[in-house]
Amino acid sequence: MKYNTTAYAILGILAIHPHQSGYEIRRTIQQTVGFFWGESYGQLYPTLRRLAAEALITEEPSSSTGARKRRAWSITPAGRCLLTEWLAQPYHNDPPRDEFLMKLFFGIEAAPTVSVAHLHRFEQTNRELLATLVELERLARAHNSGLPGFPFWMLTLSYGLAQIRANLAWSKSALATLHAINPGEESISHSAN
Amino acid sequence: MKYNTTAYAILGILAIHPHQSGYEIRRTIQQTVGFFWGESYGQLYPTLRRLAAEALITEEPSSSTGARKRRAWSITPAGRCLLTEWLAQPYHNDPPRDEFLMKLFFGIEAAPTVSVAHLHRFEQTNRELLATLVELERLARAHNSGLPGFPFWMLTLSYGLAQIRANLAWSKSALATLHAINPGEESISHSAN
DNA sequence: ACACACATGTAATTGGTTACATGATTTC
DNA sequence: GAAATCATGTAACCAATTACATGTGTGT
Repeated sequence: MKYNTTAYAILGILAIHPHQSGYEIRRTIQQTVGFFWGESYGQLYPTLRRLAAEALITEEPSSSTGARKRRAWSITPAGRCLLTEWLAQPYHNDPPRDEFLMKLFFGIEAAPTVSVAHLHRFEQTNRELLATLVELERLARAHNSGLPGFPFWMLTLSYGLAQIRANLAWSKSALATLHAINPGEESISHSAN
Repeated sequence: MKYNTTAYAILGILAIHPHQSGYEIRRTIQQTVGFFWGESYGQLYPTLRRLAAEALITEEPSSSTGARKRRAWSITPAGRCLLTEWLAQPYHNDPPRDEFLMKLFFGIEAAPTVSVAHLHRFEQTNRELLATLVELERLARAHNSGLPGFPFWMLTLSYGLAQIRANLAWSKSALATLHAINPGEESISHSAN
């Protein structure tokens, strides 16, 4: 059997926090690893079914009934075993495709304001993400600092923070460079982006 | 008509360096924007055909004949116009899925050496990439510094260098953290990864 | 003659998003 | 009883990779 990464994401999330519904799993993913991982329902629910069919997760008994009732899941020993196995395999990231950098690379083919607008949006996005991660760190320290996984969570968080700070420092200098190339355009729209 | 990003990548590459074959376009992409963009033949050749059918690129006449002869392409005015239009649109990056960070996040579920091994590989990959980008910068400064797109190319390059340096600084401290949590395991295999 | 780099292309598969359809529960 | 949020699921679509099949030109 071969599983996609979504399967392991589900197993991992249920390993550190069991008894969650598909909806909750997705929200947990967004709130904890959302800055480097995303899942859609279209991927999540079918994978959940498959994991259940292979007894890697089990459905918890529920009081309510009905077609669209909440269904809570937990990881089984077999699921935990598979997760551990997967973790030990070398990671594999597919080659990045960064449209922002692509548009910047071809910047000379566009009007001078275009690249500046992209950079402003990049800067803004990173500022917002920085605030999110700082808040996430505060919450994690307050509520999860005793849990065994905590040091690893902090590692990914500090990675995110380091990236964002590098991004912000770079975008500042990049904007300065563009301004030097094309002076006197400072009052141009942020609204284009 | 809607085009995928591959189409714009091709248009952009042909805009700055015309008269290239599919094979050459791919190699150019690898050598210039390879650290943030990749293209496979399975995507490249069909897109090339489509762009030609819509007169956004044209085939240059060729001396040789045969089933597998070299076919060189150049961008048309219509293609350049479309590229410029696309550049002005807000960029869109789909949510990242970083398996390395995912495995690190779930690190507590694995043997202590596992995360250390992942980090070593991460460090090694980044060291190699750093060397590649430093060399790329040297070559670009030597051969392309007079070209109009040069400042934009340097912008993406300095982005890449900033990322890599942040990665290396972070991975060093991350390894120190893991070592503090789990001392006395320093002689463990790199070979696991 | 052989190897290697150059070169074109397709078929099968996968991994994933988006949009849609629907229902349950809570809160005002 | 309306609105918001919680909740499950499917169908259509798409972008992209991988593996494969094949051929050409150059240098040793």
